[in-house]
Order: sequence, then structure tokens, then C-alpha cells
Amino acid sequence: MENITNEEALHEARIKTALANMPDEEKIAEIGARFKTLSEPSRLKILLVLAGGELCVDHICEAVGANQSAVSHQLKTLKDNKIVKSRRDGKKVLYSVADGHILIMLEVAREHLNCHE
Amino acid sequence: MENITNEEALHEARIKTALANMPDEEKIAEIGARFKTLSEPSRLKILLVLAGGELCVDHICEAVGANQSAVSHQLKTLKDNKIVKSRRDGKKVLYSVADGHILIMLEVAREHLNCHE
DNA sequence: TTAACTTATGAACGTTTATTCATATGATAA
DNA sequence: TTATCATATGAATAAACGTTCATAAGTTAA
Repeated sequence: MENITNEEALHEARIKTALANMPDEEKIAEIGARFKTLSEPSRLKILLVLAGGELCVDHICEAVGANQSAVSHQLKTLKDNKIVKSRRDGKKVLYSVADGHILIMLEVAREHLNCHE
Repeated sequence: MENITNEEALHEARIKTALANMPDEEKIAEIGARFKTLSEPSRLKILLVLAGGELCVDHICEAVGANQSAVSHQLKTLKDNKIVKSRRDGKKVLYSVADGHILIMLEVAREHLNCHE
């Protein structure tokens, strides 16, 4: 009985702490948007290809085996979410991974998979 | 002209290397499923609350301000994807974060956001 | 400017998915 | 067993999203 009360108090304390440190709705939505961007296999493939260095759109299409329109749409999503960046070089537009955090997240996700298979 | 050829060769080499190291379709789908699980704000909130320690379902409901059915459905998704684990304690079922990789990914995602805002 | 090449984008269709409602299952106490 | 509390789940509705098709926009060379 005493135990139950203590547990209850502990859990209530956890909830309070968690809520105090909880990011606001907007921040949570942004974090979620990042993860969502990384969740689609077609985008993951593009990212894994770009992990090797910058490439233009038609090379990306060739590498992932998807058509140009689909790849461009996905690149836009990736870019809007700061997962990749781009620069123009003549007729071509070269895409690359935006920063190191992305590759770290990919690596941690793969480690997590290995731990649970 | 020479430059263009060299660039072309470099990009082709990148594609070859990337494709050689590319996980198979199934692995990519699994990685994507993990990210997708982390992408929904309602699930992220649950996870951020559980980051403080294990809690039973009704405490989670209270903390995230969602109804019991929705929370149970989301907990099932989180558990199926090895993001959380659970144990029964009497009438209650206590949920907690499955392992440290999850919290690392959350942290890296937040760092990534901070770099780009 | 015109033609050729490269990338981007709008609309529509089909699929996936989160929430809600109602109900079932599991556990404990009386 | 029965009543109550706690959690899980099936079905349905509504919203979100990826792909495709068609076409626009930007860049370079002739």
C-alpha cells in the first residue's frame, strides 16, 4: 500500500519532469517532419547514394532506378527538410547530404536494427 | 572538356561504390519503418514522456492529453517497431524506451534542428 | 533566338495511416 | 464467480502522401 503510493508519487514526478522538459508542439512537429522525411524507402535510397558524395539528378535517377519526376519531387522534400542541399553547376544541379547529423542518424538507426534482429 | 569527363567518371565511381554498399530493399524498408514510427507527433510525445522513465498507459494518456484508445494503438506501433518495451505489473502495463539508440536519435534530430533554424 | 538538355512542378489517382467508437481481453478484489 | 479496473483491438472515416503524367522553367550551345 505504501509501495503503491510511492510508485504513484514517482510516476507523477516523472510526468511533471517530462512535461516541464517537453518541447512545444511546433518543435515536436518539426522533429517529426525530419523523421518522416527519412522514413520513405525511395528517399532513403537517394540519401544512401548521396552519402558517397554529391550527384546530379539524372545520376541519382540512374542509381536508385526511379524516374526523373519522382526523384525531383523527393529531392524537393529532402531539401525542404534540410536533409540535402543543392548547388547549380551549369545545366546540372548537384545534390549532397546537408550535414553530418543525417549520416549519424542513419548509422544509429542501422545499429538499432542490428540490436533487435 | 577533360574536366567534364573526369567529373563524369568520378560520379560514376560514386554511384558504383554507393550501390555496392547499399543495404537490400528489405533492410531499407526496416530502417524507414523505424523512422516512420518516430515521425508522428503523437508518438513522439509519448516517447518524450517515456524518456523520463517507465509509465503505465493511463499516466501516458494523462501526460500527452490523448484518449486511451489512441494511446494504446500508438503504443502497439511503437512496440512492434522496437521503440518501446512493456512489462505487466498487476493490472497495469508499464511502458519504457526500448534502448539507448532511440534517445540518441531523438537527441541528434534536435541538434540537427538547432543547426538549421 | 532557337533547339536541346536538365530539372522542377501542378493535378489527379491510389494507398497508407491516425483517430474515434464500440467492444473485447486480462487482472484483481470482494 | 462477479464486478471493476486497465489495456487492447477491430472497423470505419477522414486526412496525408508518393507516384505518374504532362508540362513549365532554367541553362547552354549553335
